[in-house]
Amino acid sequence: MNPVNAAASAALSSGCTCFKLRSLTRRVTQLYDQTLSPSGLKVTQFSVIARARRKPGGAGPASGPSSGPSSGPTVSELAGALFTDRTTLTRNLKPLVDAGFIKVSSGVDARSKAVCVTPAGEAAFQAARPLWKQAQLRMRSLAGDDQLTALHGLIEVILPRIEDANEAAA
Amino acid sequence: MNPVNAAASAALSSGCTCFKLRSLTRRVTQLYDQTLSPSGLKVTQFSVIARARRKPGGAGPASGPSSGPSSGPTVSELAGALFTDRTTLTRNLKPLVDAGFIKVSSGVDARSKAVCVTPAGEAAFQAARPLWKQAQLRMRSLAGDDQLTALHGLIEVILPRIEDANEAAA
DNA sequence: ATTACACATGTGTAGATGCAAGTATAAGGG
DNA sequence: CCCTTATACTTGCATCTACACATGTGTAAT
Repeated sequence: MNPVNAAASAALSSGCTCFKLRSLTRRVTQLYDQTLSPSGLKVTQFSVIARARRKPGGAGPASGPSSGPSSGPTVSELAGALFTDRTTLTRNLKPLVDAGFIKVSSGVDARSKAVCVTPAGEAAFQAARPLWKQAQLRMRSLAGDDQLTALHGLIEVILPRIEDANEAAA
Repeated sequence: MNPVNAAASAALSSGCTCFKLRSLTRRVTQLYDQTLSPSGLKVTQFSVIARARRKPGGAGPASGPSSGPSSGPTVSELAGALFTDRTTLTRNLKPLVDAGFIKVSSGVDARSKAVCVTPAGEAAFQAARPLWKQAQLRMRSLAGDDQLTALHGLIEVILPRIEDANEAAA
């Protein structure tokens, strides 16, 4: 085996990137879910509400019954912001709607639907937020300041490239 | 706000580590699954077979109830090696058993069971391996050599710490 | 032998994930 | 007005994930 092949083998022998990422993500998710458990929200649900909150509307005071509370993001917009498949978000919304934390109403366009956080959802989010911060701090103390920062940086760089690659393939 | 609090806020404002990790992992998993699709294996299944192929005892510490000479690892051993919940592995084995790629037989101890890769499973693995290498190379070219190496290094460091934390909590 | 505890695994329930296919609506061309 | 195409969302299917609980088994103390 020549040096070039040896180097390539060494690089690959470092293990499956996908497996390692999945392993770490499972454990980290466990950590967050366990910390969030008193709030009744899982980290996935927390992320959905957190993102849906950012678009206005939701729990706003009655500003006119004319067009209804149509100011949340659409399902597709929200899915894009969460880097999830549209159909996955549809499923993930169901337990939140059942719990009364999210309301899905018809948008201006009869095709699209607006995702709004209800007052109960906002309350659940506020209750979960300190727990989430606690999980963030726990994660930071376990990983170490520099390493966590480095991890965030790597994700910020790599994720868009995978996104672009998937777009190009589609 | 004093400088310390400002720094802490800035650190936290960088976003939810769990969310970012999950986002990246979803996309990377998609990349691997799509590349592996001609083989009929998903990356999770590929990982299960790849690990079960390594016959028991040899590499691992002699601590666990290492099963018989010719059989595979036990369900718990395999779950530990894969960083998955034991019950999750039970579910994940089912489609592989149904496909004839894995055989679960009784171990020496009537309690434990041995997970073995069948000849069909070995064939499927061999068919998938070049596709997996292709996905690895694609991943490396997208992330960049140095960044992928850095990512692997971070995971190697952080994952054990989360593991230890979970052990200590249990 | 009985009891008690530790160990190995499976099941019920519930959620997360995404591909293929289906339904409904909007927009544009004839 | 009808037809075609693009858009937005949902459903069927399969898999992945894990906590709480249940079952069966080995081992040691009484």
